[in-house]
Amino acid sequence: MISKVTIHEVARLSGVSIKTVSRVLNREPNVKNDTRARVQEAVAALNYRPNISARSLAGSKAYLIGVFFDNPSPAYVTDVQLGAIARCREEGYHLIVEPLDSTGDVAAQVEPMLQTLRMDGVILTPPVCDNVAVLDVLEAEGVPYVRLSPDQDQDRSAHVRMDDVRAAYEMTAHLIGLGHTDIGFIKGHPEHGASHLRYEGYAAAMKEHGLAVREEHVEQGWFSFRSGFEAAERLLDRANRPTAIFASNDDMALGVMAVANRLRLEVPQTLSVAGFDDTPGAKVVWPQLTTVRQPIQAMAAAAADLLLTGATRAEGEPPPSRLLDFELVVRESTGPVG
Amino acid sequence: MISKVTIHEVARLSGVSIKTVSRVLNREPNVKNDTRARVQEAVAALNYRPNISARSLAGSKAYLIGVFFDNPSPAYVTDVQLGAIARCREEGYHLIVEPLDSTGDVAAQVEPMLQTLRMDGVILTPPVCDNVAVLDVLEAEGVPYVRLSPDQDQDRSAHVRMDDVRAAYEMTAHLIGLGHTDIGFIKGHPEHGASHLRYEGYAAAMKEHGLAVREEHVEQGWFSFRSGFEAAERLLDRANRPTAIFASNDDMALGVMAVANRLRLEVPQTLSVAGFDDTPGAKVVWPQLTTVRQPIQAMAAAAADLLLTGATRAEGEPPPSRLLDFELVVRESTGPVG
DNA sequence: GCTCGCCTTGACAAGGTTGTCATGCCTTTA
DNA sequence: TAAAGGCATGACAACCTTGTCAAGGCGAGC
Repeated sequence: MISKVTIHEVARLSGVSIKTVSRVLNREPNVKNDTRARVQEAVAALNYRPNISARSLAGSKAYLIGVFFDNPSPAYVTDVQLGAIARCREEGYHLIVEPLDSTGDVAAQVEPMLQTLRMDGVILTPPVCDNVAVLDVLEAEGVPYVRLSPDQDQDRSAHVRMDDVRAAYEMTAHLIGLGHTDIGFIKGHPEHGASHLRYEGYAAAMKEHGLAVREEHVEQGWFSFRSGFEAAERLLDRANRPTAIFASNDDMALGVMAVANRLRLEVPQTLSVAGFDDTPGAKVVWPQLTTVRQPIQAMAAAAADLLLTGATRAEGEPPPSRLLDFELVVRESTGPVG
Repeated sequence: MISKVTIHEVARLSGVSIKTVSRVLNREPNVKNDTRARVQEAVAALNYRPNISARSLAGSKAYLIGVFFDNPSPAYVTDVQLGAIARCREEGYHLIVEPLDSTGDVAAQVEPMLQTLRMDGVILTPPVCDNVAVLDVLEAEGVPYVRLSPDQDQDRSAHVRMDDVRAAYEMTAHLIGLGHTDIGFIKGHPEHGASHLRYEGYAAAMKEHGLAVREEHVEQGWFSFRSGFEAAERLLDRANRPTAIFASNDDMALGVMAVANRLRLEVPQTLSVAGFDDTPGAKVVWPQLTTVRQPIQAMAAAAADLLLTGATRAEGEPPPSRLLDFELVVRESTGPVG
């Protein structure tokens, strides 16, 4: 079907003007019911689809939502795309993906895209969502944006996030509930806001259950497998080692598992291990990892929703935002203290 | 900067007609050098960017390349996107991502996208690249497409792939070079073409080195961790077990590692393990996995290149295609026979 | 019966670019 | 010297839709 059906043919077939067809397509009011029906029939009969270029040229919408990312985790990135698409499709919007190179001049990469594409909105994932230069450009170009799990300056824009503190609290409580009292913790990258929040949740749970946070049971990590491996070596290579280790993310938890394996510590009989994020790797180890699942798709869908519904910040109010629920995924790597 | 710079302003500033500006922008011939320079200066001075909607409405190009996928592997998907974007950016093209739901009516999902967006080309990843209904729609709409690693009917369209046979051959040769003679093999999902090719490479290498492919050393798997785990249990729970296992993909190889761990078989001292694909999980186990890296980004870039350069099939010729080199990634999970 | 105002519809311009065709100039060829 | 052809450029239409504004029809209120 190389011949393209235009709005004129629909108008001719249904015996109305093109403007009325346009009204029907855009669900505008003030069209009589039977006119509307007639137009819809013609649309179906001709298998007509509005041309998106003409639409965005004439109107104010481009029907394009951008997703900017520079995220090392492919699983995260695809989940964001899937979640955002799900919501966008309902409204006939499409997704433009733009990987950014944070090591370069990000603003210079972003500006031309914004100017040529005129997207209706942009979703920003960590870490670009905390790149001030990018936010500046978006605001200068007047493109609405929503940030996913921003670390800093949350009041600057609309955003969607998860309650890291409460999630870490619940995971710690889960371990305590299993009888653990000596619970090691591996912190995440100190420049990621989530690291502090997760530690905060851990510390709060310990305190509220009357347990001390022992300094020698808290290690600094960097969110990488290697850093988790090394932190675990320090935690486990001592007499009074913890009976459980809660790592701030899954990659580090997998590092812990590897050390446990080497030291012949049975998981979970001798050592319980908990992670955070529910990355694909969590199911690819044996035993499978107990972890926290971020509702990434749902968060991205919420972000798209904020964009599409045009939620705007009221004067003097904080910007619109959504806080989604996490999910504790209890698998085999945690068990009663042995 | 809400005010948008148009081609008219560039024309005015450089003292030429808009058509000439257009010619310069599109690198058309027949523009005097100093005129061209003058226009380019004006473009830079005004920070002008052509409006993509207007461009695609007036011209034949949409400056949009689609990536259709329904791929369970996020790492694969993002690599494809990164590779494709790298090439597209050079020409000012953008990437539209469209996850497809293979369980539904894929053609019905694809058709409206094609009609509204009028993309200049589409990149298809497995398994959608083997979905005949999708190919039919693309051809009916006259949208050029390139398939990545298609299983079937390769002569139907342009495609890019890697030499699975040779890669599996080389990996097997690597193991043989380490002194192994009893090399187990775990096949992949029988409906994936790559499964057959990889087995073929394994068998060829064994044969050419004068080694027998022992039937009890070849197990059927399904590309999943679980299936690798179970196949490994069968392979290793016997007296004359192999000294090396080559799994058709990394997930299954990780399953093998898990079994080895359980059985207290040292890797690689007692058992060498090799995978295929170099997924992120390959570096997240201990010891790290020896595997084959597909140049996925390069393959996607090649696909984009075929689309952008408009490589067309000559009459009576096979369609244009590219065959890229793999890379043998030797890490710690393989070693000399002990 | 008349005016007012709302609902419904249509004519036409606008949006920013590329494609087509015409024009004028300059160089080459007979 | 004249004709032919190529190069550089511009005027204007075309692409397809939405936005603006005007107009006609019809019911309600006086």
